[in-house]
Amino acid sequence: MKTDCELEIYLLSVRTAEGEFMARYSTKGLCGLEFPRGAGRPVRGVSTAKPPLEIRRWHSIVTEALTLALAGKEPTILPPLDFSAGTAFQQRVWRTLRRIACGQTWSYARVADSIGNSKAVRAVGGACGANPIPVLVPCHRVVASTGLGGFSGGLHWKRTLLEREGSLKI
DNA sequence: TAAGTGCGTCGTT
DNA sequence: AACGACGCACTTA
Repeated sequence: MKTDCELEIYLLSVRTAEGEFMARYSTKGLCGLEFPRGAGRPVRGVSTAKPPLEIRRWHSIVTEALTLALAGKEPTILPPLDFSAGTAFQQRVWRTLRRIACGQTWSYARVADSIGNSKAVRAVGGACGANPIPVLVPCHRVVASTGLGGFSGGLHWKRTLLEREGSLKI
């Protein structure tokens, strides 16, 4: 028996030089992207049904975009992003992240300023950590005033991505 | 300088 | 009520 949640969600893999990412789609757009899994953690709940045409189109766009992003380049287009699972605050943060250009980094404080809540610095960190679409929604471009800061997907990803974008000296 | 500590702040669980 | 992907002021060495 499928849950209500699974019904409208498609989980499709994106093969890259870095491994197999998993992209989640709702009827509204891309709603999740997962870093490649370790061998011990197989992906569960992959739907066997062929996705609707619209989602297949989104997926080809995502595949191209992810390839570019992993090469340190800015994807030209993205499919619609479905942020609806986030709180209002998180959505505000995630939207702001998209304004950070490739090759730039912002501090958590700057993101907080930018959403008009300069004191919510730490909460911004929380929202970044909850970003459901890493890489394409560039939470890795937000760094601490003292250095890199953290990264939920594993700090090595943050380093790698920033290095490829030229934001970090190797 | 560099490294370490304490505390304010705010959204989330 | 407790916890962070923070920032800043303020010690120490």
